[in-house]
Amino acid sequence: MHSMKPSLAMKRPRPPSPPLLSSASTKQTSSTPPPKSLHQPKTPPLSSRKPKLHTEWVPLNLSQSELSLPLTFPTGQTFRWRQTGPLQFTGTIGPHLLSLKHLQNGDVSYLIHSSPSESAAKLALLDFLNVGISLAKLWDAFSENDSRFAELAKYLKGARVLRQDPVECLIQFLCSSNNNIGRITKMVDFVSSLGTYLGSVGEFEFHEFPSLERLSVVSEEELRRAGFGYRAKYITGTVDVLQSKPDGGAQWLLSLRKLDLPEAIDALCTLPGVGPKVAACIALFSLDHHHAIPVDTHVWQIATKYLLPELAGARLTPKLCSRVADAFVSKYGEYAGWAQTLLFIAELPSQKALLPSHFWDIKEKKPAKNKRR
DNA sequence: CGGTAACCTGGGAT
DNA sequence: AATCCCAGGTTAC
Repeated sequence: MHSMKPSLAMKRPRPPSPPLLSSASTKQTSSTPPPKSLHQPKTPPLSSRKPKLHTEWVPLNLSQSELSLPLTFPTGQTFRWRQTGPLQFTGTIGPHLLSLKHLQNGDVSYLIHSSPSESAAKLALLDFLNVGISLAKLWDAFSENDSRFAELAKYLKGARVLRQDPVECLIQFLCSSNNNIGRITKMVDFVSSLGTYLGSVGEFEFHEFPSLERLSVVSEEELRRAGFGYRAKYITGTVDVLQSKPDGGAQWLLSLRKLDLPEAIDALCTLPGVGPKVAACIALFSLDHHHAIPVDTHVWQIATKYLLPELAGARLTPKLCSRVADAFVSKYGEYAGWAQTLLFIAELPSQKALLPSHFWDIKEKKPAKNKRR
């Protein structure tokens, strides 16, 4: 009674042709052209289709020291934005598709490519950028207690913490566990492609992040086939739990903004695939918990080098994890997560290469990674 | 309760 | 070329 060839069955609701993670594992039935479709006139309808939209750059009242796009978008807070120009990044905020770029003087301006409402887009953008928080003031305070921070801050101005949508943030970081940036980005891209198509900029297509309802139609097996590995069940499991919340999962997540950090973390950790680190990412990057500290291997390195030298050489266990977080909070205070963000970025190989050598040649620790049984 | 092995996958190092 | 190791961890013993 059941078809033995599921790949030939054609009853799919109509998944908007998700991009493939691995080129090898997926074969479309036959006649479908594999990857890119060059014959879809979706590239630049901006002027012809939407004459009402003012597709022009609008300055934001934000200097480079308040927002550096290269230090904010491609540094691991979000995997959804793409670089579409030398100093330009493009992504979506809710139903709005827009680009940000630095002007000659470093100031940031934005361009709305597609949006149901320009005024709503601007409000969403300001909210997303956390513009109410002065980075310069925070960093002055951090610098007073930490000369190394002060020095790094000179070179890495404008590394800002975004205020993302919690569902979007959660799903992204579910993909991040024990994974690398490149593959995380591909996974997030796959999930994103389930959302409404909003437009293309350069070579990239952009979709609104799919609702929980849309996400709930994806099976664990589909995700596995798409290359998610064991994270497939994290996604489906978490979506299921969220869907079971009385007021809806999105609302439930938003309500965590009103809780204290420990309670928010505990709540997040009830979701499958969410542990302390992912929970802290969600708390910091989407739930206004500015002193949440995502303790990953990088932060662990930082902490053992500069904050808790007595722990050098130890393994990163959950308990030590919270101890690291506490150390950051005692040192940097209420906005410790924002300090951690800068220190984390300074550890990224891409940024490290740009810093004067005296920052990182302090003493290359001998790996000593003998995890022999 | 605190400490360790699996867990998917792909790219880079050995 | 075959393995090993690792990547912004979490879960199950």
